[in-house]
Amino acid sequence: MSAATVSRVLNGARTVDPAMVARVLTAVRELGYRPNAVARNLRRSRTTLWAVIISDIGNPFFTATVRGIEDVAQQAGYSVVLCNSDEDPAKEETYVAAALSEQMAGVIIASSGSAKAAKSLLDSPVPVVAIDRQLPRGEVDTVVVDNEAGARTATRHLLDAGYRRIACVTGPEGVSTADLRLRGYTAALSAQQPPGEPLIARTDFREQGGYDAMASLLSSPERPDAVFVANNLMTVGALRCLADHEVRVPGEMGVVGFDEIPWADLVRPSLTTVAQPTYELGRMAARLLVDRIATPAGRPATVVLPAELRARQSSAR
Amino acid sequence: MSAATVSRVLNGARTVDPAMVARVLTAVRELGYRPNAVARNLRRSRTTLWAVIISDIGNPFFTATVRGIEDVAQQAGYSVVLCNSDEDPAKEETYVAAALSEQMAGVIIASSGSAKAAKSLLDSPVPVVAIDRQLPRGEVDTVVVDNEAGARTATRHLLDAGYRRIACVTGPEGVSTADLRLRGYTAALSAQQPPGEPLIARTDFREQGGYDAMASLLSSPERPDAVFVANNLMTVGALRCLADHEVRVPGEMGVVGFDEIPWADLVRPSLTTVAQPTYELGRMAARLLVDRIATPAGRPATVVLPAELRARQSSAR
DNA sequence: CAGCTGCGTGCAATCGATTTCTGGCCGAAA
DNA sequence: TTTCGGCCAGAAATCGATTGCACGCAGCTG
Repeated sequence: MSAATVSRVLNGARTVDPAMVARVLTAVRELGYRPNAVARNLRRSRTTLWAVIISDIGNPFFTATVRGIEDVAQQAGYSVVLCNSDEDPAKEETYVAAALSEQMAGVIIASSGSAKAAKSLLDSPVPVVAIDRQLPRGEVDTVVVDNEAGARTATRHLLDAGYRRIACVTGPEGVSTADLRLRGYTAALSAQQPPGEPLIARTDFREQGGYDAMASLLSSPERPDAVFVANNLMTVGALRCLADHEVRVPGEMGVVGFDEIPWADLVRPSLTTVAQPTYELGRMAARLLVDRIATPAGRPATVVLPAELRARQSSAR
Repeated sequence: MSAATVSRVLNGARTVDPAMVARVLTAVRELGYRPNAVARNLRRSRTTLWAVIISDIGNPFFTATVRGIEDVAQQAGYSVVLCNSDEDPAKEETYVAAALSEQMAGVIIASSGSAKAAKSLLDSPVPVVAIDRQLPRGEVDTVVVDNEAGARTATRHLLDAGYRRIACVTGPEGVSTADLRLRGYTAALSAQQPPGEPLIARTDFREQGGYDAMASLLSSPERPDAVFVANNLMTVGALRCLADHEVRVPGEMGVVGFDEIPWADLVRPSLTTVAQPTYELGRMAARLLVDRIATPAGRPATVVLPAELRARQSSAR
């Protein structure tokens, strides 16, 4: 029989004789035949793969988000391939280029800030959803949490607890989460009477960065009595630094971290965090992508999810 | 000019006139031309993608391993796409099928135990490396740690610390890491004079499983005074259970967990673990895969890396 | 019984890049 | 001047599956 018939059987065309269908299926089973997806993709000029490009695979925030994406993707018939840019714009560009060359059906990206990668995506026809962070100059579907409000709440919480000299450790300039969380922090300070004076340390979004930033805050002339750390990995670094310097938390230093940490309630003192609805964020992003694939045109949506303060011991003076 | 010429330029053939090369390159830049990798892969019948199939993306062990894989892959000119089976054999089978259909250049897999997925891989010509866990009935390159020795050391460490009634929480039967770690535990017990009596709880390799297993151990008539937990996520669950039941660690219950945890030294009491060389494990697996792609035939290698006890407070009576 | 409809199958074009083959042109050697 | 290589560019085949089109056959209608 012809390849055409086999193809029709395997793709569920109903114009095939049932006897023929049976013959094809047994032959497929016996031969262990597996259609070549590369050829299929070429002919159909579409694929069933999504590229999910995240900036740190070691960050529980992203892994939880990916779970949400995966669950929706599976249901919609897509497979998710995960790409870890490790906050490295060059790696991000490599992965974006691969995703475009491979004609992926869609891309979900937490940008590490590469304008070049963003431009490639925007210039291409591939549907894109940005998560966690705004895509540089990108008019695309976006799912983020309300970073500014979350940071404001966290900072106000420290003020309410009686801390007076509150520092902020945040991420790289130009990364939207870093900038917005900083803005929320400063907003909370200046809402005070009298306005609090900001004390800011910028670093990368990684553990070592948090450690170093905390160390420099500790040795600064205006040593703070509390710190708001704008991401979970930096918070771990800060905590480690405080432990190394034998600074008592929360007695000598109140701590609130952005992003929930799976073991926040297991450490002593337990850690106050600003929790994000990670799984829901992933689901939402995946749903937007499904919609965008169905309807390529149309105004991009931006979904803002709430962040929620989880007050624990590290911020209780 | 013809497509053939463009192809030659882009693939670095040296039989092209320099003037022509320049024309092609400027045209490529101006048009934003990007070769269709799907078509290229079809024609060449090979790709530059590796599928890395892991069983839990939320487990720091795997994410650290992936980092090692990625670094070697990038250097060798491959891109890594990560697939998360979430310990679900059905998902694993889906991803294996996708990897084979997509003609991936190689597969690195931490099996969740699906015999079907293993068979598909073994029947196919695609180069495979198993990590962390043996592939069911699979004669393939494998990188593991010395699970039995690690478990034996951990158990002996508890015995040496003076604990007398030591339980083991391990993973599903048939998953090699679960079985070997259990074997190391029983070996250490029976090496005692008089031999210790094993007390075993089997569950899945997840946090909730660890919690439940610990809870049942606590209420057992032969309540243990120490526990060896065979994986990091289950250890977290066990710790949470102990905290909920207000069991003092290490006073009332000594704890050692297999797998390092990034914050093992931040919790109080800090956690004794059996650390694995995760990054190195990933690098090794990737190197084996590169070799296997170059030399498809030949006897599969098995690399066993050492695990190392990190004694901290949770096991100090 | 001619003609029409519809079903099931095969033929052949197609996707876009790579690669082998072919041929034109030029220079060098006889 | 002729012939032979060598070099370079284009023509065409190729990868494997999908899909529009055509054809043959059966059943039905007028």
